[in-house]
Amino acid sequence: MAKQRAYSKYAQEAAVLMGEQIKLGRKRRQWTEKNLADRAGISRATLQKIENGEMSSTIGLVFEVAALVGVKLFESEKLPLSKHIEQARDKIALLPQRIKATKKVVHDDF
Amino acid sequence: MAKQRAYSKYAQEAAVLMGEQIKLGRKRRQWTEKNLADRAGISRATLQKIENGEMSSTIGLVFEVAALVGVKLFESEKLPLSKHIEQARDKIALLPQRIKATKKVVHDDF
DNA sequence: TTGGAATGGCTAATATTCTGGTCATTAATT
DNA sequence: AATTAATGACCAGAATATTAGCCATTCCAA
Repeated sequence: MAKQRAYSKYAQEAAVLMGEQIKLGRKRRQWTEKNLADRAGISRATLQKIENGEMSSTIGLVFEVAALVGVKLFESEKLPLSKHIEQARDKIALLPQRIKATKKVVHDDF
Repeated sequence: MAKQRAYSKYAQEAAVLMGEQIKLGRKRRQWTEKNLADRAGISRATLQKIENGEMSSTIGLVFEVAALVGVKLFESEKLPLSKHIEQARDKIALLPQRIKATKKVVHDDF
């Protein structure tokens, strides 16, 4: 019995795309499912779910496998991920730390 | 007791970055944690884990929340995700369907 | 300054995933 | 064509995530 949760089309497509990219990366490296699963320290069944774009896999395993086959997360070719994290944190720091149910209309045009 | 799994630095940073982007997107929209959690149909505790970049969250929930706050997955601004999926599948179709332990050296320079 | 809401962190109970195994089918190599 | 490994799919048990609730703390708004 599969989970009865509703996912947006966008989120689902993103998961499918992630799976395809991983499968593509694996095949380019001529790795079998078992081979990649062993490298990632996961079972072959789990890898299959990931490559099939199932929403139930944990993000840690998905990202780990993606990293192993060279899928670029966030397309960050120029900057290292850590720089992106810094930048995101800088932006967050500029915003109020807590959101209170506001009465005033706020113009949020970034 | 936290899970005893080893993750690559790259995968961990990607998860953290994803969490930061979500938190940033949420704050820009002036949504509280509870507000976003309700929209996504998840608990506030889970949302906190996602925003903290914990590797244990399910990719379905992470992508769903990301979509809700407008985080661009795969930076696909030009092409829709579905087009990317097609392209990935086309590339996979060109490769052999199964990988057998090969004797010959293959030049795989894409 | 103060009241109240948002956040951070914890717990036990429940729900779900991950694993390791098996089996059938298919494709690559000889 | 035959052989054999890779893939696809399923299962029960073990491991883990998710939830709902609670409390303490912090910060925004009045």
